[in-house]
Amino acid sequence: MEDTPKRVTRRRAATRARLLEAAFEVFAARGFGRVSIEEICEAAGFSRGAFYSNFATLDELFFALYQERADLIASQVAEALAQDGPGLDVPASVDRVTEVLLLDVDWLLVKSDFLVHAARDPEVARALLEHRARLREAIADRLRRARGHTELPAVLGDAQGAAHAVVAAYDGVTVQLLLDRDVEAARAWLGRLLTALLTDGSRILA
Amino acid sequence: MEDTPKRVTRRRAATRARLLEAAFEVFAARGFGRVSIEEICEAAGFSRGAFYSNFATLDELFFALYQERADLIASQVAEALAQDGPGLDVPASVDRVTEVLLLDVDWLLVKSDFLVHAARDPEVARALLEHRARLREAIADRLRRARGHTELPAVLGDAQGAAHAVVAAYDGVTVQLLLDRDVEAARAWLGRLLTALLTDGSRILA
DNA sequence: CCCTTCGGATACATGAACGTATCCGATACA
DNA sequence: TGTATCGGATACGTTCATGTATCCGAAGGG
Repeated sequence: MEDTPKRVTRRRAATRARLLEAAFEVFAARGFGRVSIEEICEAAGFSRGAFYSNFATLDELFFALYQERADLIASQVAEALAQDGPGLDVPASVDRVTEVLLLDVDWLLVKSDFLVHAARDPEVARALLEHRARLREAIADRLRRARGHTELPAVLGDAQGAAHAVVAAYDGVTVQLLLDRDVEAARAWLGRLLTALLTDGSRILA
Repeated sequence: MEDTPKRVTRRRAATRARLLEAAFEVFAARGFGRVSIEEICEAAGFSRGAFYSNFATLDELFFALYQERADLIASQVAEALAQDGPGLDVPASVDRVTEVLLLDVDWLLVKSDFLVHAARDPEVARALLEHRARLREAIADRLRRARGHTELPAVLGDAQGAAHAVVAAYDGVTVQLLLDRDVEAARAWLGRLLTALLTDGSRILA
């Protein structure tokens, strides 16, 4: 079905990368809905021919862009979680993860665009859901690893449930951050929310 | 600066309303970014002339639409919160509010579009922030009224802080709902999150 | 060193959306 | 009932993005 002509791959990979990078900037600045193909090509220093040689449609580029960055973030989170021992030091872990997740407002902007895009395209939604599931699983693993050292509130159920709550808190804080652009406040809030969720309210921060 | 010719107001109000209603449906179905003015007019059964007679731009219509619906929701939430006595019955309150907030997926879709729109337009962002502040204040009032009957976890600070957390939880659950479209699951999750946040984890659901 | 193949540029045709300017019917008021 | 004004429809010109078809230069193989 698909012929894979794998010659001359160097130049091609470079322009593809430049296109993706330029697309990220343009999407972040103007929003997916308002961006034209030409605009991206211009920002990347290419003509539209280059675009159509690498992508069939703007949606396809957007999808590729999201996957690239999302995988990057996911691995960074996993790394941040793996960084301390079996005992879960909640404040420290939260700080490190928060640092990764709320580092780049531009990424949050693009991610939100991708969300509303996915909300109307089942295929895209599936991909996003899978990605979120992977992230939740990483968090749940970490929480499970901490069992016995730290106990979770019962309301959330198992580690899987707690991970779900963590992601929800992250998403919730993101919304406010997109509006007020106050990264520090968002970090603080996410920290407070996560400690409230992951620890026994009566026991922490006496 | 502005002349306000207030004659013949009946027909005008009706077409404006029909335009807004049609816009809501079209926005929900296709997303703000993909919608043309003509599309809305078609759905409303009007020509573009009618649109330009009532709104200067699509952004203006979107803004009006959001305000209309958001005010409606806000009053419904306030009503749901006022419904029980001074003692805060967390599960019952949460159920009622949840019912209102997670009733209409279409509204959540439109709201998300508006969010990413606002995230890039400071003017719009201000309006949205004010609206969120009003909603938070209503919740905080309710929580304060319950002081002495139910105590809040200390991590979140005062009632204002707790209200902030409630909104964050709502936003977080919304994101997942937009992807999996499972309203019941979302309601259940929001309930669990809110009870986890608003009550002492060790004390509830023994 | 040629020459085949590939990648990106250029040129072109098409269609869609926009905003305006003008027209006609309807409505409110005398 | 007449009439002035208002609201929405129609018609028009223009801009802009898209996708394709073709061309040229450059990289890589023999």
